[in-house]
Amino acid sequence: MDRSKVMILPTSAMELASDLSARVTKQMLVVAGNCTAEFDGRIKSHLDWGDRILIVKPDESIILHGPAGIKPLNWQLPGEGRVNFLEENEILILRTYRPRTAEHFEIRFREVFNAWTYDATDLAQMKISGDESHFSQYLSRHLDLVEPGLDLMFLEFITPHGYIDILCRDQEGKHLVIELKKQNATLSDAHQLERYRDFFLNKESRIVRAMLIAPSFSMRVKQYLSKRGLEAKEFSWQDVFPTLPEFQHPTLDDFLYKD
Amino acid sequence: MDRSKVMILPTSAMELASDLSARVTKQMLVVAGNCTAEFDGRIKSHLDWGDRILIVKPDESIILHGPAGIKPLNWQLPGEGRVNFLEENEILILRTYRPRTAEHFEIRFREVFNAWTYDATDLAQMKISGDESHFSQYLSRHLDLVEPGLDLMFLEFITPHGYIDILCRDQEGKHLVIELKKQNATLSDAHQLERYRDFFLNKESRIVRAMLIAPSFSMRVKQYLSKRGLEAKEFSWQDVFPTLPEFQHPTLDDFLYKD
DNA sequence: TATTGTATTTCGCAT
DNA sequence: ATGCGAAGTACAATA
Repeated sequence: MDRSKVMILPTSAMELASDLSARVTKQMLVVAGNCTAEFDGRIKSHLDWGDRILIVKPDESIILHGPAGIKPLNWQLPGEGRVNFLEENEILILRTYRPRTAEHFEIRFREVFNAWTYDATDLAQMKISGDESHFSQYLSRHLDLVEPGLDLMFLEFITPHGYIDILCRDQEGKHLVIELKKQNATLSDAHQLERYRDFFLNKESRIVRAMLIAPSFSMRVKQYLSKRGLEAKEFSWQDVFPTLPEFQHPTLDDFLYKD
Repeated sequence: MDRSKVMILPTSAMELASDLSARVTKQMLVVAGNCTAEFDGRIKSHLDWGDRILIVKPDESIILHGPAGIKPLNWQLPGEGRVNFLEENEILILRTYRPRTAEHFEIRFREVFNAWTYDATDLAQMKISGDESHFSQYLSRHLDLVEPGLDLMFLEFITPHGYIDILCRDQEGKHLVIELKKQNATLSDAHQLERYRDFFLNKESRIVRAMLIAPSFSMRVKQYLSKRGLEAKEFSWQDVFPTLPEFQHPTLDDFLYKD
């Protein structure tokens, strides 16, 4: 336990402007204080004085957080614009300009509570399981969970209208298009499914079933689907998707081929 | 310039667990160090050891950032689960459980570089102009920018298929449905527009024009539209939308009724 | 509370 | 580079 990585900076605007300028793109920068923020680009935003915390990463991404909520108040994507620190009338200013999008971003601190920098290395890669692609791969190997007698034809079947999650054949030999959603089904999802179905109707003059699988459906979506002969299947992903009681750094294969 | 708001904490796991526990939900907490993170809920994620910065806000939102990129590695939404700090074998642990979604979140620090807390008040409200709703309201008052002789009929016209951004009448008296997008048009947008048009065809047996306005269209979307008699209008929002050279805290009215 | 739609969406992946 | 769809999307507005 040591602080060797951390450099606590003086909080005067002039010193900070110089210290931060020397460290930007090299270290993580953290500044807490009272500031305003202006963004002018795809949108215009103005934020009056308030207590916030600023993080500037070595890749020049910028994140400004207030005391509530999970989304930053303002931000900048990595590599979008060079970060400049300067001082004017005791105000510490962070200013960027993004050439690509012609956007300006400026943060002005009239008071700094705490400022420090540190070196950070993080080689770890996030391991994730349970996203939509896992869901569809799992379900494609357990089609009996959808209905008995289904035979898988294609995963990620390509059409001019996009990718069909699962294409299979039912007990009567009819094609079945399955569109999977991990979240509540939306009208847009229903339209997507409809496009896929219509693709087969138009291009192959073939009658196909089409089914939207999602954890829940609003009334409006249900009606839209049923009115067009599209099927809706409520499928609580949490109930069906296998839960690993302890996280064991599973690979995708572990995940898919485990029973 | 003072640090009166800031409390620098000792970095030993045991002391931190106690200090942070005492301050959580009361102050902003900031901890930088080397940690792992596990999330088990809607998805499972595992993150191996790495240098990261943790922010815990008084509303119990949690944000964990690595040294790159703008999105947090892991997070927790405000009010979703009580935040607990504890110490085990010199490891500082943040642990939450969310009853509502049955989700677990755990961060383990084996080393803490810097830890501190502060009081933050931020009463400012973000003032934004230039989002989609401003765009549509502005355009509804300047329909000549779309084509000459248009008369506004409805803004946000409700149909069973959703809201039509702008409904107007053209020089020949035909209805024109306008769907606006601030970003590139997608197939889903085109399909949405098609359904609005079909709504009028089916329900009112009325021929209507339908136009998708967006800054850009992919070839696929263009073809989809033209094949169905739907119109595409490229409309660089940045060129047309009035730019306020200095941000003057405009109200929506200032914005709309200003010439 | 549930639903709906926007977002400076961001991000990854495939073409 | 561009296009496309998912996201532990988050978030606000609305019914």
